[in-house]
Order: sequence, then C-alpha cells, then structure tokens
Amino acid sequence: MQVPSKSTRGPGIRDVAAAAGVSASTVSLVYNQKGRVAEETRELVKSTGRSLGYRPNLLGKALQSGRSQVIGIVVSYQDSPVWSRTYLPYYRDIIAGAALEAVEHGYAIAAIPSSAEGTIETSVPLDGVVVVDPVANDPLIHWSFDHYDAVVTDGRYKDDVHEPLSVRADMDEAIPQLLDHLQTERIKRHPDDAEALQVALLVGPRVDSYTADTISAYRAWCQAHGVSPRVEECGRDEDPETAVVRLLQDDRVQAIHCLNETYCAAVVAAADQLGRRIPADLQISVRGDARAVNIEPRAAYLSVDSVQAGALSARLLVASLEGEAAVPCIIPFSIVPALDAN
Amino acid sequence: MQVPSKSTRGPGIRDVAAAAGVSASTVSLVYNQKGRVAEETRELVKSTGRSLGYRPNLLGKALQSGRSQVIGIVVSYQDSPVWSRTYLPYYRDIIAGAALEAVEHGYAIAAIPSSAEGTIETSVPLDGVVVVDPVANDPLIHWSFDHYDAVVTDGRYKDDVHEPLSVRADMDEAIPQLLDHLQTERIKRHPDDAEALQVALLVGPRVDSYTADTISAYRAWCQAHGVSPRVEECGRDEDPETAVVRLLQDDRVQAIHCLNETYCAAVVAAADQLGRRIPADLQISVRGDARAVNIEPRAAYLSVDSVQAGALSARLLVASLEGEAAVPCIIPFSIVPALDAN
DNA sequence: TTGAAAGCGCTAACAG
DNA sequence: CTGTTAGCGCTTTCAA
Repeated sequence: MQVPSKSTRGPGIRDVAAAAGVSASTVSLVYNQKGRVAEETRELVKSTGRSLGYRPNLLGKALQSGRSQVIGIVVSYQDSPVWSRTYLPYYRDIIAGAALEAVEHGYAIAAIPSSAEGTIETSVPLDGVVVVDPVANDPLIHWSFDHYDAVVTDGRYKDDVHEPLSVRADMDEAIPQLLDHLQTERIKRHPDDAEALQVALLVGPRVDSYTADTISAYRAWCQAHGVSPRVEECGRDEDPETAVVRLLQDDRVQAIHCLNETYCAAVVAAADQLGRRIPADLQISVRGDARAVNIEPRAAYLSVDSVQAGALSARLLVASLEGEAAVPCIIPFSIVPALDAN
Repeated sequence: MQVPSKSTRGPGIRDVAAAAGVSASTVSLVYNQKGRVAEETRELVKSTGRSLGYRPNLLGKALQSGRSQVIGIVVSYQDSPVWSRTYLPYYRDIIAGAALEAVEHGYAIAAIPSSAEGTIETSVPLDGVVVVDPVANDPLIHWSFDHYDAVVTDGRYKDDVHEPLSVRADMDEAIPQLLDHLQTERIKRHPDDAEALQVALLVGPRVDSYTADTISAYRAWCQAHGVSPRVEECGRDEDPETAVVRLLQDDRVQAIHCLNETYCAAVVAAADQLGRRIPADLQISVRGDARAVNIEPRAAYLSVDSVQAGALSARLLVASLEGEAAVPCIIPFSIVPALDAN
C-alpha cells in the first residue's frame, strides 16, 4: 500500500487539518495566503501547524502544479583533453552563474550533458532548459521546444521554426574592435609598414553560433580592410599544433586570433619552436577570461564574463517560465592588451 | 477539477495503457525494467508508447518515491564586499563541481544561501544537503538533520549529537608543511638568523571548521618550534588593513599567513605602505587557488582545489542517499612558493 | 467562510 | 504474467 519512504516523515496537511478540526483545503488556503480565510481560523491552523512541526511538502505541490522548479543547463560533453582544458572551465562558470541566479528566483539547476543524438536524458524533472552554444539548426533545440515549456540559448540561435530568447556576446562589435587593436599595436611596432594587418583565424570543428559569428565578423573586417581572410580549422582529432604549423608556413601571417585558450597555447608553443617572437613577429589574441586560470600574458584577450552569461541565461529562462516579459541580452566584453615582454 | 497546466501535456501512463489494451501498472513495469512482463506485451507497450510519444512524467515518480533528485548546496551568504571578493569565487567553484558530479548520478543541485536563523528556506524540494564550512555547533546542522534524509559537510564537523560525513582539507598536514616551507625560505635569505620563524595568523570573525583547524594546527606548530603564537582577528565590520597594521606594529613579526585572499591583499597593501619589502622583510602566505584569479605572486599559496571539494561533497551525499557505503574524504592541497621578484 | 471530493501521474501490494 | 486497488501530499472546483 503505502511506502513509508524515509523522507515521508513529518505530518501532512491532513494531520494538521485533523488536529485543528478543519479540512485539508483550509489548511492549504492558509499556507498559500490565498485569502478568504477567517483570521481566527488562520491563526488556529498556523499555530497547530507550528506545534506539529508541519512543513508543506514541495513534491506534492510540484506534482499538482506540474512544475519542478528545476531548470537544466545543457552543455555539450566530450571526454577529450581539449574539451576538459578549454570548455570545462567555461561551462563551470556558466553553471555556477546560473545556479546563483536561479536560487534568487526559487529555482534549482541541473547540469546536463547533451547526448550525441540531440536529446536530453535526465532523471530530474525539468521545467525548461538553457542550451549552451547551439550549432546551426541544432536538433537539440527542436527537441527542447518539443519537450519543455521554455527554452533559452546561450549564444545566438535562429532557424526556420524557432527563435528562442538568447544571451550572447556581440561578436560583430567585439571582433572589429579587437582586430583594430591588434593593428594599432602592430603599427606602433612597425611604423614604416602601412599595410593592413594580415590576421588569420584558428577555429575548431564545431560550428556553434559563437564560432559562426566570429568568422563572419572576421570576414567582414578583412573585406573592409582589403586583406584576404584565412580561416584555419583544427580537425576534431587533430593536434592543434599541426593546424598551427600549417598556418605558420604562410609567413605573411602577422597575427592569429584563437577561438579558445587551448588553441592559443598551441600557437604559442609552435611560435616558440619556430623562433617567431611574440608579439614582435607574431601577434596573438584569444577569447577567454582575462581574469582567470593561467592566462598567457603575451596574448591579447577578448575577455567575456561567462559567470554573467550563465546568470543572464537563467534569468531569461525564469522570466519566460513565470510569464514575465523578457528580451534578449548582450553580455559585455572587454579587450585586454598583450603584455609586451620587452 | 483538473488544471491543464501548460507542462501537463503529452499522454500519461493510462493513455498508453488504454491504447495498448493493458493496465497502467503493466506500462509502469515495462518502463521501469522491473522484469516479469511477457516479451510480447513489453513490445506492444513500448511501441504504442513510442507512437503516442509517451514520456514518463518524472514529477509523478518523484512524488511516489518521495525523492526529488535535487540536493542543496548551502553556503553562508552576506552581501559585503569582502564576501563577494573572497567567498563568492570559492562558492562558485564548489557549486560548479557539485553540479557536474551530481549529474553523473542523476541529481540536480540547488545553491542555497543559509538564512541567519540557521534554517533553510527553499521552494525546491530537496533530498539532502551539503553544508559548506559549518561553524562549531552549527544550528544549521541540527536543522538539516531534522529535515533531510542526508547531510554532508564541506569542512570537518562534529558535535555531541551529529557527526556527518564530511570532505575536508587536512590542515593538520598542510599548515606545518606550509610553515616549514616559509621557515626554509627565510633561512635561505637570512642564513645567519637561526631563530624559529615568527609567524602570525590573520583570521576572520567567523570561526568555521576551516578556521578552527588552521588555528589549532598553527598553535601546535608554534609550540613545537618554541615561538609564541599570534592570532590576529579581523572584526566583522573592520577594514582588514587596520587589523594588519595592528599586526605589523609588532616588528618581530616575520611572516603572516592569511586565511583568505582578501586578507592577503590587505597585508600586501599595508606592507607596501610601511615600506616592508615582500618577501625579504615580510613573508606572506595565503590559502587560495594558485591557478586562479589575480594571484599575488609575492605570496606563497596553500592551494586547494575547491571544484574537487564540491564534487566530492556531492558524491558523498549521493552515496548516502542511495544507501551506498561512503567514507569521509580528504582533499589534496599543494604548496606553491612565492615568486621572489629579486 | 469552509468542507467534500476529485485528481495531478505514478508505483506497489495483492489477487487472480 | 497482468489487472485491481489504493494511495504519495497537495490544490482546486463546487456546493453547503
């Protein structure tokens, strides 16, 4: 019949009702401030509740309302060294930011590794999800819209059917600013050389919205400055350094922007090995968190606050779950110059 | 009667049962691999389930089992500048580590700010809690044991009634190692000076187990080396620098160990102002994460991995919820020497 | 203003 | 092997 699960302890709503000589529904009304209960009864119920040590069981409430008060933060998961060096710290920030924001609104978060098939497997009931860094036409997004009341993306997303609310760093703004900065630095160093900066991009195999936005902003900048773009892709199982070497064979390349810190480390290593001085011979920039883990001082940083991105994503998701108005957010970035060792 | 909550969509277990011409319990058995169902029926149920797009509602399951699959990470919360500079990053690591570990076991986490009254307010149903850095005889611990099936602490805890499983850094091991290191460094710098190192401790007003353990290990070391201990406490609303100045008035003090990075920054600032050179005149050490945010290169670090502490705490809590055997954990530390600018 | 009854979606005990 | 029955603890019409 009844399973006296260990956690099913303490009195229930009917115990309080019985003790106070009222009905369960009255008790419910009292504990939910849903008005119309005589002051007298309210007091009676509350005091018996207190003396019995009654606390509403949130699971019952959850079943009734259909809401678990838990949101999922869906991140792509791969068990590779590049992944754990590059993305894990980034996801950590997002998750922690989301958790701290969620609690302000009465929500919990579940970190969810997305499965390769574009579905979400979880044993935790979820009210909605934040999909981090979706790819173009992501099956995960379709699946999420099919299964949850609310979907938000961290990173721009749009396809023929869905356009979820999203939080994003504005690469159309950031990339030109960064590249202009690199160019200015170069001119300081080579005042005679008036040519536009030959900058290449080092990207990974996964074309999420962040990568796509970066590439398009980069191409636009190149076009505007009359230089030919060079986007080097590091294959999924390729050692980043071999991709870098490929790039450095072209000795016109004066600067490289890396999409993540692992690539930046590879560029530094390869450059050191080939005797190219940084930043004198070769400028490097990277997107990352300039305030964090083992930063590379010789690289310029396009620094974004991932904790804040997580917090804003959670905020947006909660707002749509609660039926509040919400608008897409842009998260701020800053450009941190390289430290010249000279 | 029925509230067609937005999230109550999709077919339920009885819809599948009806469509397949079986009973609800059979469907339940099929979806929970609880054996004893004819292969034939199983197939039938699964296929009708699939065609109806049935997915088990985890909230129902949760109510039935009395488990929400959510664990709380309880951190003390204060809205002060010291707090957000010192503890917030630390809590972030713990929370993220816990979230990533929890998901491996089918749990979500809720970050919970502990209320001043030693209770836990939350609108999320919790199966158990991790209490981070409890103080001696913490009312929060009593409350937690009263209200949850499982309690784990991050930081040693024991009182007359409760001794929860806990994760802790072993200060009895770490502190002597650190102080020996500082002493060795000093001797390198002052070979003539054979006296034992006069080291002071700079602690905060909140005596959590980490603070208590540090102090007692420190006193033990002092006793063993025949120096008199000096523990300086920075008051709750006091500017850390004034506490430091108090300490530095005693010019026998040759080294200071700080319990957190905010205090370390204060020591550095005060020392610079008083013209005491670091580490030549004054050695500084601090507990923190040597791989992270704006580290102070002139200080030696007692570096602990908070992400791992969070993960282990979650692991322990899950184990006790699942009735698995679990033993207290010690998290590793490392000592990172100061960089001497000379 | 309050109570009775129905039911959220699922699982478990017990028959058959 | 499968169906019946009885809840898990709560909220919410609807009637009194």
